Amino acid sequence: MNVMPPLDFDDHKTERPEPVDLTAPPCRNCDVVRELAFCGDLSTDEIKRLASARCHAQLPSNFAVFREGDPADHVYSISTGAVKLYKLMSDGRRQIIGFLFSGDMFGLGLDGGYCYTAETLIPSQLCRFTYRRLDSMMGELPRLERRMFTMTVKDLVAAQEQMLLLGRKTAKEKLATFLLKLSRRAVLQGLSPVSLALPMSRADIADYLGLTIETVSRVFTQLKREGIIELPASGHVMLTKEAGLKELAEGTATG
Amino acid sequence: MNVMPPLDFDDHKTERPEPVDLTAPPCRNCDVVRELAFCGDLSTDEIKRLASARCHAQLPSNFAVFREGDPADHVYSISTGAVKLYKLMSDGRRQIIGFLFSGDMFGLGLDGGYCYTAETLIPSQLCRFTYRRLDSMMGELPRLERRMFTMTVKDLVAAQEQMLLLGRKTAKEKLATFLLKLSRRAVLQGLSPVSLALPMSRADIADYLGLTIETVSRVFTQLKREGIIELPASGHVMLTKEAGLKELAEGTATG
DNA sequence: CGTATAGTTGATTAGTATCAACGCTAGTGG
DNA sequence: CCACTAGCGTTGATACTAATCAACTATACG
Repeated sequence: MNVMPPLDFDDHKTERPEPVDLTAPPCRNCDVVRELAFCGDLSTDEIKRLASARCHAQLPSNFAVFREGDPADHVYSISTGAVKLYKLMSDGRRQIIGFLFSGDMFGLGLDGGYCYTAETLIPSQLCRFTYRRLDSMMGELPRLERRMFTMTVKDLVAAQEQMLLLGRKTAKEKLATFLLKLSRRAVLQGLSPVSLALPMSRADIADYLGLTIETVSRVFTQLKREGIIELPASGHVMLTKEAGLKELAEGTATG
Repeated sequence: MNVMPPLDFDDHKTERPEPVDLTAPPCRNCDVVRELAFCGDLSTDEIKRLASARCHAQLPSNFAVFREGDPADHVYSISTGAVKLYKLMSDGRRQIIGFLFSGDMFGLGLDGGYCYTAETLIPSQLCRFTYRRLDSMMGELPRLERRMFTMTVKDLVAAQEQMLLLGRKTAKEKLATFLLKLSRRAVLQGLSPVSLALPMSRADIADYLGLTIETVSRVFTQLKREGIIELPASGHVMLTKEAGLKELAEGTATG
């Protein structure tokens, strides 16, 4: 866990006339990301206004963007990279709330501080807005607010799905569900649904699924033995029997 | 699980001039509920417009308002009563996503159907809006949209808190956290934080906390033996040592 | 008052955590 | 270029929490 000092977002530079190439995808993202991101269905003009309020930063791996309890003054969007969000208990137990990728937004919460820590998994380019400015812009750009609302509803639906996983699924079902979710996400990003990158460690996966490192490792090997996945290299999985994985995830597997 | 046919909301009657007493709290709720509900910070005029789109129904206990997968065409608000939301797996395993009370809203989801079943715990008066009308009204009443957005963010924060509970807390910590949450909610409603009504069954509590009925029962008796709670009658708890409960909930209890 | 349902308690089991050892991989420095 | 080290991941042995199975009790309802 890197506790690097500032490594500032280019906040201060927003006053200078920032070149905004409106023919290029906004937020320096590719089209796929724009499709997903919260600047998604805005008009060119609206994006121009939004762009004037944003600032970027290229952050290294394992960089804490903010911590649980920090004053919640910014909202973030991932241009490229991957981020994990987690909550800690006083004795160190950790629950990862979500893994986020290009186009995902984070940092919304109640007044009085972020309710989770956000940390990069890999070097990531983030884009951020002060909450104040975003708030006033939402008043002026209804489609922006609507978009953020819709994204929040999606997050909520995903969180409810995860509650079912955490409360009622077995270790094997949990891991199968997790891999399928990663696969679906990869498709959205235009990547292969079969050959997946796993930018997170076993410890991260364990803390996301409510398991221990050892159990995650054992289930990985079990799935490998059953020919459902392959582990070609560290940080990669291949889903060789997606159907089997789906049965496992839903708890309909025979045996 | 009552599968009563319609027991209609008064949808059809919305055309008749509905008497809207604007000096009285809207949605036939008390002030406390108005404070919490999503009509919360609207002006009198805005409430008038909103009221024209709503319809009510008084529903009995254990009534399924809608089921997971049903076309998601309405959004609901609880005037009085209590509702549980849950997801089912094909083999019957169930996860309760939330217990809702006066002022709470539910029914938002993705296109294509509700992602959970909603069922009353006790006789409840609900107030509902077609999604279509609410959607168009959000365009006209920015404060309505903002309010619903804010409530959704709160739901998301609560869901994240619940993930920590489901993934990382012990049975005792889970129950302690649950009781404290109920207590805080009671305070918001102007009720005692110590003497609580438990409108839900042990099975419901178990499915909310990711436990079995037996474990919930055992932990209740354990807490009773330790003098932390009392169980004066079925459907009621008294929190006799809130401090002890808080320590348990956070996992900071000694021993 | 009798029955059905909800809740409690006990005995045993199962799944996952914990503790421990070991292997692999990547980065470091000689 | 290769040995060394640190951290990550895997595997094994054992422990423990909560689930399961079963019996019993209390409560609500007709």
